[in-house]
Amino acid sequence: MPLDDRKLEVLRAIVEDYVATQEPVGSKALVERHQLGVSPATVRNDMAVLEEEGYIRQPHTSAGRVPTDAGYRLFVDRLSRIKALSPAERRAIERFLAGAVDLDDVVHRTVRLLAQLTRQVAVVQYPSLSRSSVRHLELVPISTTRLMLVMIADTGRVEQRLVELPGPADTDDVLDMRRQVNAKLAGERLADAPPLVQALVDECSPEKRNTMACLASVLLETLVERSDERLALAGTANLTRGGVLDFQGSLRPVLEALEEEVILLKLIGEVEPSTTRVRIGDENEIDNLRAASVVSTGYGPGTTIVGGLGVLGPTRMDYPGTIATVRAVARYVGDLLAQN
Amino acid sequence: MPLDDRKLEVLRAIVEDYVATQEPVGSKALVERHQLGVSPATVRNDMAVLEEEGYIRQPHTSAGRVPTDAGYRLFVDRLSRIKALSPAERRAIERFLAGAVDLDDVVHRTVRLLAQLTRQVAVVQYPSLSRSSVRHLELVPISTTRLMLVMIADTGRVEQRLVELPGPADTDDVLDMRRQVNAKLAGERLADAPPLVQALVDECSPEKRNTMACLASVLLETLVERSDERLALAGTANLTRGGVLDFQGSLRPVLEALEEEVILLKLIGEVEPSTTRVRIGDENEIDNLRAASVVSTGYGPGTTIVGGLGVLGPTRMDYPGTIATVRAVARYVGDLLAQN
DNA sequence: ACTGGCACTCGACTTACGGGAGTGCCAAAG
DNA sequence: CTTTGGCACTCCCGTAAGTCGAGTGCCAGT
Repeated sequence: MPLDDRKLEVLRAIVEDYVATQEPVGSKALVERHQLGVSPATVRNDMAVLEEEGYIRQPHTSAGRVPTDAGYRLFVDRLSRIKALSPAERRAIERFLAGAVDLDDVVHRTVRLLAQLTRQVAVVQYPSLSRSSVRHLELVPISTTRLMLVMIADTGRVEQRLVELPGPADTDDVLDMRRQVNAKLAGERLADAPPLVQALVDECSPEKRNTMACLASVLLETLVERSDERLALAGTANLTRGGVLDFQGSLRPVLEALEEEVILLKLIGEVEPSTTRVRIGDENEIDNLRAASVVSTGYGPGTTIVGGLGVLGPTRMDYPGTIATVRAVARYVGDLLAQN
Repeated sequence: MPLDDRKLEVLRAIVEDYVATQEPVGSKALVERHQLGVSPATVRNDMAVLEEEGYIRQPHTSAGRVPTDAGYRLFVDRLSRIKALSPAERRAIERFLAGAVDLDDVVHRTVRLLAQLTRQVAVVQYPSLSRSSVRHLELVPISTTRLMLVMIADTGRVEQRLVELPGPADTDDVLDMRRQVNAKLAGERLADAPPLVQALVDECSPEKRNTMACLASVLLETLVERSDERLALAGTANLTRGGVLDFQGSLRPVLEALEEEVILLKLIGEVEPSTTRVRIGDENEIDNLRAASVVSTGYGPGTTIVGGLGVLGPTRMDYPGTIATVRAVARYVGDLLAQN
């Protein structure tokens, strides 16, 4: 049976009321709080249909209705009116992000801001190296057989690694390598780096090839393997809002999932351009997050995307508000990055 | 009334049983599980005294006894026998830390290891800059009026900050400043840096003084103000072990406290040499942590201390085991740092 | 000083019982 | 065919009452 307009309106009302009150909503309460223009009995009939179609369910016989994951999905896709941010919120975002002094600071401020505005758990991925370019590579001698490799990306990200050399290298050797490495890699996108690094080794004079190979392997590790690893998290305390009701009584699995960087990156890292992605309950591949929803989007200077950010909360969340906030914050962060 | 040996023994038994079972312990159960050589009635008398002295209390009349914060304190100070780590644990620590490739990696591995071994929340402070020396300072031109300042400390820590110059500077200027800065600061302890930085500005030729002053102010900010800021956290999911019983029913305040870096630094950062510090319940100055205990210690290469680490859990925790683990991990991390 | 005995307390768990919100169904009206 | 009022039914929730048992405090006796 197709859903006519009124049934959709009923679903929207149920979602909005349930999100607001956290209590199963009944037919009588619905007609009182919304101008549906029909009687409770009619609403009950509609509800029966909605339930049959899998959009709502009853916790027990003779309780009100609660949206299912499918119900939230329909709501998000077709029923939610986008909320504009209040000027106060806009100002808060601007003010909060304005004082940032470096990338670390930007990320930390962003994640706190997101957590505060949405009152949920916020996650911000550092600008992904694979989407950045090399601005500069620096080699700092630590001892005769040890170098510190420092890479600065155009996004402001800085990565460092220790390099153990096979044999001693003097200052000139180091300067030489530094020049070569920069000549070859500066300005290049990291995704394109591996063949260039290989070329570096091949072009190197035989007596220094060993040393260069050593540096190259660390370079590859840094640039490729650990590339997307970093992220920031805030607002875990918000999980305890709404009592033990959300997350089916146990925060355990959620907290466990939040500890796994790999999982978080999967959640917010897979971003298509200019889309806000909403994963509701069961749609999450991670079993531990079957009772949670994730709203995520990409950010970056201009229209390019260098990383993802998002929030995680109970399936019973204010989707329109959250989506609006996540988008707005992402845009401000992108603007901020564009300035550098 | 002074506590004779048997009363102390009773207290120890109560603490051990309560920690193990999480249930108030009664006189009968006590004599059954421990070889006290006396009857339940006698134990009851002892318990009455212990309660009067404030070391134990009854959740309700006619329930068993539970240690108070003061009881745990006495237990930790005088009654706990230090547990030696099992060879398996030692091996686990060694294996887990062995693969670390840089400081970030060491810290992350350490904090996860601690959380896993103690099954509690672990916190590890990055080596404090104020206790480190400058190994090298690098200036990387980003644009004509922008520099990236990278500082490498002897502990392996790397900090970077963006410097906005008052006017354009060419490559030679930058190299020049870099030389001066390194000549003045390399090898110096960061705590001693401020006057040296000031001297740099004073000694500078007038036409470049403006630029140098700008760099100097960022240097001071980096070296001093934000000096001890970084730390890593793991194991928050462990807070949910033991049901809602620990932390008087609400994780909220604890999670909130864990979000505040300032608070965490206060907890594990104030370390006296070679002491393991235990703060039990009320002894914590942070109100949100009145239901928690913190075990912390310093770590560093050799006998010097460069940072703190520790764990946080319910007052009802296995103090001897936790203390042993925290100490052991701190020692291994220190050894690891000494190798670099 | 320790012990056995005993009355007492009080929380935890069960059972019983209305009250009430909400439903599903049906017959009548539009 | 849709909507509506009526009505019986279901089942959660809060309260009250009753039982059970672990644990205590006290006391008299060794």
